[in-house]
Amino acid sequence: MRTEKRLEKRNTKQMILEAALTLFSEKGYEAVSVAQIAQEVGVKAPALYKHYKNKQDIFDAIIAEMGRRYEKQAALLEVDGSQAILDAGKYADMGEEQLIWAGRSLLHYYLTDEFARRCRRMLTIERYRSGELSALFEEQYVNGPLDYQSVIFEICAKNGVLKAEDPRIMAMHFYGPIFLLLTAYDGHPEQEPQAMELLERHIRQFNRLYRIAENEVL
Amino acid sequence: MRTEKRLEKRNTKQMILEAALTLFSEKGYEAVSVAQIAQEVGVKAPALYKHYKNKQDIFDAIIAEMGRRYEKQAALLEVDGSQAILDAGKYADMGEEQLIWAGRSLLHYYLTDEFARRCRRMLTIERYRSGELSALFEEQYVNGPLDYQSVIFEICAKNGVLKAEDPRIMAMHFYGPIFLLLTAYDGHPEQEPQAMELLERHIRQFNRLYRIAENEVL
DNA sequence: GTCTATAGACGGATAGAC
DNA sequence: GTCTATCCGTCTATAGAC
Repeated sequence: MRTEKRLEKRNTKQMILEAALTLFSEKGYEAVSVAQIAQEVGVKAPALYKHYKNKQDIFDAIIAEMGRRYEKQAALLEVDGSQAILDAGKYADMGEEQLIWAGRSLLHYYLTDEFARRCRRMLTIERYRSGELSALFEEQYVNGPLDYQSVIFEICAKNGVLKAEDPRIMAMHFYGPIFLLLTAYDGHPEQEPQAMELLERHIRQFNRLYRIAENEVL
Repeated sequence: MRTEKRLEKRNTKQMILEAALTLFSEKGYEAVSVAQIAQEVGVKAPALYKHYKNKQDIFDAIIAEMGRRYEKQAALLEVDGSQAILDAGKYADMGEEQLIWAGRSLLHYYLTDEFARRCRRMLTIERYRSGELSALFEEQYVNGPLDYQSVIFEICAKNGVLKAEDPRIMAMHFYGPIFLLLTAYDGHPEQEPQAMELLERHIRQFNRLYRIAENEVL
């Protein structure tokens, strides 16, 4: 009985959060009224105040939830993805297909995971409204990915798998087009196949440019 | 006297437009009240309604002005930039320095021209609110640049100046990092030198990757 | 063209019954 | 926990004096 209560509470609270995120990501925080959020959930506006202190509190809860999910996702990537490759010392084996796989899962995650997609849109819209949000946006969608990929590419360059070019710029060459695709196809989820095709062409070309040719090997 | 009247009228009208753009680009359309706009101009709110039908009308006027300035800028670029190179048949001479110049002026324009910068921010914020705005954003900041650069790179490839890779992907490799820099340094105009340095490193590396080495020439 | 005054609508948030 | 009723502030926009 105590468990039931807790679950129901969390469900309503969670429904409010998700409805708010959906609306915020489409219209922006200011353009959404608490009455609209309530309507999506199927309750009246005053009911929301039993779950959240005020409108801003809902927004803050979204940001907090975003942080939690991001950490989960990062943990997953480190287990299944490059961290595993790292631990196994398999950099030399990181071929074109792995690169494509990495880019594909990144793009797919942000284009199809509804929570992630809406968070990205909401942050894109709201980031100029506070220094904190601005920093969060940059960390999540610009510097975070660039820092991470720089490390990977630096190792690849040292191991002679990729050309010994500036790893930071390599990361920009790899992630810049992905970020551009994300921005372009964000509003057109039905065109994901086209985005994926461009992504694959991008990565194959990136690979041709940076991969050390066989006759170039020391 | 008739001229004076016209000029004053235009100045006030223009001041309203610029104040509104500044506020919209920082807080978003919904978060800005007509009273705030009026205060920036130094008048009371009702005065605005002698110049614009309503709040939305101010927004529309900004979009229209944006279109006008964009056409001017495009015309300038076609005269000074690649169109000239095109007409003169000088593709083969388009060296690294010209590439850097092109990227630099693009980034500098969007980071320092206050009107352009604010328009870009405003469209970034407001683009999800209507299909029209969404299309405008994509045309201006994604597909427009990509289409243009694809043409340039296709010609460079055909003339044997650059490698015969997919020109659309080349454009993504060239513009993607620039778009990323624009996004990252947009909120930090004081860090423009750092952005410019990254831009230059990006373009030099792009050039090393795509330029056909002398021993590779047919 | 700008002002004051104000209409009219709406938004966030609270009180208190159930 | 959700409801109805309501307070209070703010917003867009208009009317009418100057």
